[in-house]
Amino acid sequence: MTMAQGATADSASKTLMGSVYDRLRRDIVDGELRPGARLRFDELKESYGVGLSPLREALTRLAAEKLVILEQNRGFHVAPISRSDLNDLLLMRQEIESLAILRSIERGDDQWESAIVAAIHALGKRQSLTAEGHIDPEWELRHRTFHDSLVAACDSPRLLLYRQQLTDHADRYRRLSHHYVSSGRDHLAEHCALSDAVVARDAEAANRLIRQHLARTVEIIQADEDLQKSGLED
Amino acid sequence: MTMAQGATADSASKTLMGSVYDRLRRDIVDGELRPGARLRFDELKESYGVGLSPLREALTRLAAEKLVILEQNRGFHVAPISRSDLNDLLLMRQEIESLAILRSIERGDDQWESAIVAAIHALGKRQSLTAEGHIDPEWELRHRTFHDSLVAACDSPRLLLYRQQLTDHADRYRRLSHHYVSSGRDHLAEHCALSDAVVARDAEAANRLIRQHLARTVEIIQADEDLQKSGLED
DNA sequence: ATTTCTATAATTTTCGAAAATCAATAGAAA
DNA sequence: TTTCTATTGATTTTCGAAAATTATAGAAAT
Repeated sequence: MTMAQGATADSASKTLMGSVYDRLRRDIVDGELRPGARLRFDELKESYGVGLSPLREALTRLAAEKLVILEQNRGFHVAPISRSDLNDLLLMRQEIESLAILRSIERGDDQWESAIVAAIHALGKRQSLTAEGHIDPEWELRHRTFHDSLVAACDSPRLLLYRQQLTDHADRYRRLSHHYVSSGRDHLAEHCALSDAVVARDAEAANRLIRQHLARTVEIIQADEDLQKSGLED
Repeated sequence: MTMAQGATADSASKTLMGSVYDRLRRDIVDGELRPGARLRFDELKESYGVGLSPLREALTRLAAEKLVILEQNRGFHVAPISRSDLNDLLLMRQEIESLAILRSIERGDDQWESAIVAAIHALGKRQSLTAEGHIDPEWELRHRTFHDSLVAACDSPRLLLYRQQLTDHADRYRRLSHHYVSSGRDHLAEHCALSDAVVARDAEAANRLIRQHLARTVEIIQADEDLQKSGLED
């Protein structure tokens, strides 16, 4: 029994490649690993404490999701960020999210509705910023739970898979822009309006509101000059 | 210099994992590797003539695209097929293809139009079936080229990536259903109507026609009782 | 000074063996 | 006869070293 360095509790009873994939993904999405950064195996072996095989597999998987880039015999890099990529991401998110919500509206049952009402309620009970001005992790969790609840009835594995991948990319941009929450934006009002439209099965309004919601986040990120320093180009 | 068994000419100057990925993908999409088939490393090493590392990486990449399934410590399998999966695939294809075409209609220039006209012309010059009743590879190539030409101006890397992945899945179902071409269907008429609508920038008609086109293919596949034997369940 | 070539160093890619895990079977106990 | 446990066998997963490739630095030539 060599298996020991299980790091995060939940990585128990998982393959090494599985847990190193999770950790790499989180580090990239959290911005710990900077956009464009070179990923050398010697360093990765050091910092993640695993051998080549699970590392290469995890990176290959991340490359398929476009969170990292693989260049022939020249190694892996964290995917760069750019304005045009952010615009492309917004476009796809608007289409995929709205599609998932519209299908959920068509197919959702009472239990689906209840989960949304519960999620928006829980979200409203929590401030997005802590006393120190940082984003509250618990708020982030409830925020994700709320958005997930909206699409939970869409009944399409592929739609949910693509949505998940796009959300990862969006989260990365969002977290690279530190103060994305503190821009005087009324999150709760937006979320409530969205929740109301969905629960009322108002497809037209839900479609309009989710697209607006996603677009506003991107506007804030685009305006963040700090992000230039993270390597945002065209 | 150990590199030698480059199989298909184009795999030169490519990494081993890259070419074994290409070969595995083709074998799966072509139905050579049956749905649900177990992929044991001993056998794969034998038949593809490479070591474990490039094989595992290639399979990991294919797993991310859902062409193969990875189960913890229980190996890789070719992704199974099912009616519900085929329906899910159709749903996503209709959305993604129509979106790509509509964006191309908005953004395409004269050169884009010309390429479509050229592609539909080339497609019309070729019979889909050979004298022996098989699908003509040259027709398949022109068919793909035509459909690609329709979306060539959509200007969205993510949209094109997802479209490519969905097309791979669709091609697999289509090829598992041997006589998908020979069902008395008038391909050329459908393609011409689609081409005309797109070149005329008639978004409404193009949207309707592409969705119909995709749905008809699925109808034929669903009706193919041969496919039951390939493992099509719910 | 600039370029080109060669030798060296750094890094990725691949292989083969060791370790870990899962499936199957046989044997013991109920 | 059935159920449970231990052992064997088959297979995946992981490691560490070898091979191949790319990058770097210095020397020679223009």
